[in-house]
Amino acid sequence: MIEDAAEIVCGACGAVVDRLMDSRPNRAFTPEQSQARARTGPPTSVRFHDGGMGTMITAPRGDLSGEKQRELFNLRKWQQRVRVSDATERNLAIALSELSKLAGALSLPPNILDTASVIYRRAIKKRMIRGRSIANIVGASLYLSCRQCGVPRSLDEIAALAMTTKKELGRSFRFMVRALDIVVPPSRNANYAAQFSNRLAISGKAEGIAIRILKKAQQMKLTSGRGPAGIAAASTYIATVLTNERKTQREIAETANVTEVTIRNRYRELLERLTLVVPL
DNA sequence: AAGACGAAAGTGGTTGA
DNA sequence: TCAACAACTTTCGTCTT
Repeated sequence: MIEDAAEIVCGACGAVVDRLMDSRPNRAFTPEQSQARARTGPPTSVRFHDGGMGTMITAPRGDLSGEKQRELFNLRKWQQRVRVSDATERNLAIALSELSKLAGALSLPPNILDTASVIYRRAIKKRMIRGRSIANIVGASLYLSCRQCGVPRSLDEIAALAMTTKKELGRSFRFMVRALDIVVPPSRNANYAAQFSNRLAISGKAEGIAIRILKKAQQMKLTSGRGPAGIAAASTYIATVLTNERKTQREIAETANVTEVTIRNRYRELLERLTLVVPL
């Protein structure tokens, strides 16, 4: 674990594990406490290029001596230079705000956003942005973050909102994995199954069965090399059949963003290799 | 008539010489 | 740079409910 400002970051994968600083406002019950506990501004965060420190030195007003005024003027000038005039800083500021827009649009929780922010910072530090567009690096950071945290989001979904293509996003993603040598866990397809079950409004029982099927499939090495969505969709389909909550292949195919044929192929493989002991 | 099934050809991307 | 390759899609005809 490495402590990075206000977040605890996993050194191996870059995931933001926890925050050191409390994000709740300090409570104060008496005037004395309010003096002692006062804190100006929100806690710091990797999400902002300056750590969330909004400090600005304002323009000097007229009631100061000439000397003081000049001094303040210089301070202000330097702070602005340090703050955003540096090209890298400006890039970071723009990118991080893009990142949080994206994460919002995909309704991803804050820890995903934080992890992605950390990844993005590492990318910048390694000067990896040459040629590549901000949209791609931002998207790839977010995708990486999702993978690490086991949140099922596809390249397609992110590419659509990040104003880029699946192809380019995928390329940036692979590039970043290599350059930052991040360990990316394989997609947890159980999470996909859970997501599909939610979207299809399927019972918890069926969802459980789907996940059990997936586990079995994984043990039997039926999952390697296959798209996680397809297998999860097939398992979900089997589960709905077993529990008499049958959904059409078309319905499942649509929510899973794969075709019926792919579902059928996975489904067939699963039936062939899995002796389904059906505990109803 | 709608859904399930599967064969065959096509697509876009990776890999390795 | 090119060909082989794997995963997946598209399309379409046939069977099942």
